Amino acid sequence: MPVSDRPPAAAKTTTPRMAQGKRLLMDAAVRLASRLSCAQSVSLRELAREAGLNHNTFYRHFSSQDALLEEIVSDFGQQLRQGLTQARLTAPSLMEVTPTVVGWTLDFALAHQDVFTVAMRERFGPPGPIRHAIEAMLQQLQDDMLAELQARGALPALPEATLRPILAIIIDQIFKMCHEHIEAPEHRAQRLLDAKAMFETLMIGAVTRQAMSTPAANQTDMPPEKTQAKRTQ
Amino acid sequence: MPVSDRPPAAAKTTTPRMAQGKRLLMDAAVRLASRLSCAQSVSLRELAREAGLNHNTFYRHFSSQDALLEEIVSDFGQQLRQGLTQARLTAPSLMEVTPTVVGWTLDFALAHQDVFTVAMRERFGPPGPIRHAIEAMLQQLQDDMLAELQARGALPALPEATLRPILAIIIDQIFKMCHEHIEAPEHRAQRLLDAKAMFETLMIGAVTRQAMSTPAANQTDMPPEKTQAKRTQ
DNA sequence: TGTACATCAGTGAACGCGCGTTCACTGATGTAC
DNA sequence: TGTACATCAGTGAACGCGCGTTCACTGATGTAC
Repeated sequence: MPVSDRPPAAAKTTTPRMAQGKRLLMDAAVRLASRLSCAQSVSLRELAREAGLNHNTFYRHFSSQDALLEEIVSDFGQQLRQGLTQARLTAPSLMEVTPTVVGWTLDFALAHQDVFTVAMRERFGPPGPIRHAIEAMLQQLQDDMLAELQARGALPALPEATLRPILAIIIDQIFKMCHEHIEAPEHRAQRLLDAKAMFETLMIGAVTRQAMSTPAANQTDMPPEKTQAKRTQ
Repeated sequence: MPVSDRPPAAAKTTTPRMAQGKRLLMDAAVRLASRLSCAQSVSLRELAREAGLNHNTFYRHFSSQDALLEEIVSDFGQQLRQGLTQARLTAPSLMEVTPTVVGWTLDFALAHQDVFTVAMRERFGPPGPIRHAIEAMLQQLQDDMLAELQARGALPALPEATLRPILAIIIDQIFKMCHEHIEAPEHRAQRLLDAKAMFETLMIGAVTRQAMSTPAANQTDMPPEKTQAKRTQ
């Protein structure tokens, strides 16, 4: 018995008029996968049951489980990127960029626990389309972060080759923090402080380390030969 | 047809005289799980087939899949801890501690690809005995690292509460590096440099950040009231 | 040293069940004229 | 505006298969006396 209510004008995603069943299947997949050990072990029958559909409807919308998961990840990535860009812009002052952005991220993770959990797990899964989609998303997050924080003047003047590995660490750690936050959301304030400390430690460390290796252009007037000795090993 | 060769006097693990079939099952499980999306999706029949045993032999040695995985993780953790402790002691000089330890870890990861891969995946799996075993192992690694690096004088004089989050980041990143190394082992030298840069950035950052927040005891003679302003936000 | 017995590792048949996938079908929606 | 037809979302029966688990069994190893 096909249901004939029109789907709401704008669904959760940007895709125009996504079929109702498709949306139901994607949501059900995320819900189930977050409870299981991995997304691939959700059975098609179980999925259809969770979505309230016939077990064959899956084949109408997806060619494989991987295709389903890929679409879930790309949807999730779009929302995350947009939200982060917005959060970076709305931070009232430079000092509040980190708390604002991390705060928004923690809240977003809590509001989208299931898909966050799934993404966290699949990230280290076997190489394939899903892992690739997650890695592409993380790379985009890093690109956005670099460009937008630089635009706000929130990053020290360091070469991109120095900044990128640091941003990668920050992204990794914030994701891990989100994962912990989902399981224990009562320490939100402490997490914001921890994130700020991590951000500062890395940035101050990178700036100081650069100053130590090329001090000629900076505050000291030690001859460069002497200070270069510090760089050995 | 029971095989009657005696098992080698000392098996891969410390457990005295582990039954041959048990060893075969544990090795097979690691091999299979590393190929699949997650350890839990290895079927008992598949496992027995891979181990070359009857599908019922599993029940002779393990009460559940979780029990099997727990034993695998604890075995792995023991080897990793011992090797790391050894590597820290054998580093010829202070400057070479990081390259020695990270180098040993990368080689170990490569030599134990499968179990490394499985541990990496299960770490963010659903809460339960396996994840707990992995978290306990990581905590022990952090404890060892703190105690042994401090004993060698390889850490700056910072409070434990400052050092521990930094060690956690380093452990996370080295694990991630091992994961990448398994898939692209040709960049070993670069990885050692990257690890050293990360270690230095974090340590220098932590020391500098502390110096900035409590400068009274240090090089400047600014009145503390003034410098404390730097700590706000 | 020999014997009797318990324990242990491994075997093979049998069971009922949920699974993925196929097929032919229904009814609603969209489009060409 | 109406009609005819194609496309699309969803249905339900049927299939063969691999699965986890149980059971009663075999033969080797270890131990008490």
